Amino acid sequence: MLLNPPQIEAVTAPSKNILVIAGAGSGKTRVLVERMAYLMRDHGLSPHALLAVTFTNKAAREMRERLEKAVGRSLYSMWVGTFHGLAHRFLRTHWKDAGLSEQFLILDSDDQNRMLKRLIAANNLDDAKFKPRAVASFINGCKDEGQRHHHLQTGRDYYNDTLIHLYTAYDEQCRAQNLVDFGELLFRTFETLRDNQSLKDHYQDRFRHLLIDEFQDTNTIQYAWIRLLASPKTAVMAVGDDDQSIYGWRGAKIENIHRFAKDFAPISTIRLEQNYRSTEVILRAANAVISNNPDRLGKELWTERGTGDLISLYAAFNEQDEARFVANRINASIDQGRRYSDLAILYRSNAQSRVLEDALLRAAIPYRIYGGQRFYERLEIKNALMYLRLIQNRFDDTAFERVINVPPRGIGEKTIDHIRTDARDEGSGLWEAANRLTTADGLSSRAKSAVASFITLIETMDQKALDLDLFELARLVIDTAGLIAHHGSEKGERGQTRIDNLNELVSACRAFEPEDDEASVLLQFLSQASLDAGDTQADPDADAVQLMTLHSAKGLEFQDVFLVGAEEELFPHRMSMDSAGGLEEERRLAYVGVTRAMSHLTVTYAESRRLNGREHYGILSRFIKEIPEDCIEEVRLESQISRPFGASSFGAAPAFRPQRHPRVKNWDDSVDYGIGFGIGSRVDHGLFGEGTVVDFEGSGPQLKVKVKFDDGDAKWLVAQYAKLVQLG
DNA sequence: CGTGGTTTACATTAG
DNA sequence: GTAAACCACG
Repeated sequence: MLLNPPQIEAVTAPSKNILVIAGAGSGKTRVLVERMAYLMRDHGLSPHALLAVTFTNKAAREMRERLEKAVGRSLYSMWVGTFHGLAHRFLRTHWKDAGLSEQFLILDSDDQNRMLKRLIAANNLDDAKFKPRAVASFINGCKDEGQRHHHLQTGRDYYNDTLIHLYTAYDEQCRAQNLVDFGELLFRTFETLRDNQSLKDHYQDRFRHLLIDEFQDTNTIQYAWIRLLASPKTAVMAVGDDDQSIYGWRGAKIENIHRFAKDFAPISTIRLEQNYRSTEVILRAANAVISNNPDRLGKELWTERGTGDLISLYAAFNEQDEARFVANRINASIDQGRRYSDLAILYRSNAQSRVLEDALLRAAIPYRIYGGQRFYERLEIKNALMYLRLIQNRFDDTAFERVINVPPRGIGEKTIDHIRTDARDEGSGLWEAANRLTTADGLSSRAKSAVASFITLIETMDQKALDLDLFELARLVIDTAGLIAHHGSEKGERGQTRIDNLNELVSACRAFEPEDDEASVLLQFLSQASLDAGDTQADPDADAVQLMTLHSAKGLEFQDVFLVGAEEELFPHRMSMDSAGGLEEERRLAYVGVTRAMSHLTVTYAESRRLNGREHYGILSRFIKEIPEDCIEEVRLESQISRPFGASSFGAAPAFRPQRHPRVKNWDDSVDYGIGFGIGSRVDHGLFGEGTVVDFEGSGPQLKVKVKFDDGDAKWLVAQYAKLVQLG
């Protein structure tokens, strides 16, 4: 396909700073790739002179692959990757300048929480008042904003001072244990570049072009990082879409788009508004939803692809029904010639995937899940990795605590406490303390010998490691440490799954290709395991339905998309409602979701859903209500009959999902009728008392509701007259 | 004192 | 539904 005029303008623009405002599906990845290929081909620039950065591993991989295809050669050493990936690469190379140990390892959020938990306990703080997660988010927030503990103002209040104290202590621990968390990767890279003139000169000189994808998702430190790398001679191309900013919770600042125009002046702005992906119906829906957000840069997508199918809306009884419906629809699509890989199921939170998986499994539909419980974060994998970490780095207390008694080897809480206390008293790491205690007094002889044999186990494996390939070492660890036996003995299918995963880990080690021939392969593998979700594990090319969160779907496209769980409280998510701008961000997420679909979008929601172990009664997401009604048709599963959405008499009748008014804004007029009544709703009737809705039929004035009252009587009531009041 | 079974609190989104 | 916390037992 040929490029359109604004795309050509972006690709061949002169070497200066450019802001590309690119709507969903407007071919922005293509523009970035073509631009880089153009610079290499037509301007003879070396791949070394370019730096391209994105946010997700998947996007980075895709960009690299497309670029390699475009220029017809491997771009092995080119700086294309995620911010975290590139920062990591920088720190591995310049560890000395960054004040790190060569052996540093990455602390993921799980490890971070554990470390903070220990720290909170060690400081005799109440972990109900100082929740590890909250402290972690404070620390990460500071790092995102580029603030060290000494930048922070103390003396305001106890809570704040304690957080700052914990931040200080935490960074101290990280330093002592050669660990670097995700936020630190970015922050430390920034500081190292900032404070080291010759390094800065080197990189400013090297990179003639910086290309930043998803610019709207950059946070303060990432933005500062880009500014440092850009010299007056550097050309920066920032590509973004303010409507797709969905990482505010991670410190992303949409304002960076505005700041760019100022800080990198003079710039030229190019807008890409022609959408090549979706049908008119889908775009109209997306435009309508996003138009409810204030303060947009403003952008209307258009397409030449034609009207297209209506958006299907299915009101499921519960989440199982929702999953069955999706599975059914997938089979229908396949019958009509779609490939599985043309289809995607998108959801707001990872927890929703389980039920879907279940239904797909039952329907024998191949699928692939992205994200969620990451491979490298699974319990058994993490255990194995922690052994490897301890072999690599004896100072890693997180790893030490994790594996010292897994599998159980007679080292209980008391003994570990002993080691902890000794370590604190001597100001050493746990490993050294354990060594000391095997020869000192204080431990029972039983505990002593258990600790001694653990130390021997690690030392022996480390010695053998010298002559082993990575995968052989992994094999050795899971066998000799007894992980296979330990996890295998778990009851049910779980044991077998865990063994399978451990074997999978060995395969992953075997397949691992180190980037750097000089550095330790184990070190490189462990770093990769922290940075990469490991979701490339199973055959990425297999023809399978793609399951992922809305967040990880950004940048991707599919023929048919199923957007499931379109319910208030779930999407928009309840947790995001109380933060400033949270709802707007959720709406952008809805915009992202809708615009993933090329041909057909199916939206489903469940009237009843088990969430966090509790039954919830869902009402249709406001975002779906914001879609013009002539873009939607309501469908039912059994007969595959579809009806215009507004005229439906199926499913929840008007009292349950109030009738639509021609104008979207009027939707809420029906509120007093009780949005959210549904089967299972608790209601109060003036005469009969309280009860539960169990059935209904008819619509409009004819709507009848069957209520099972608490005294045991069930009655059919005409909703119009019954004056039911919803409870709870 | 350590282990294993049982109860209970807790649950977005990503690198 | 999961993993940490809890408790009774050996």
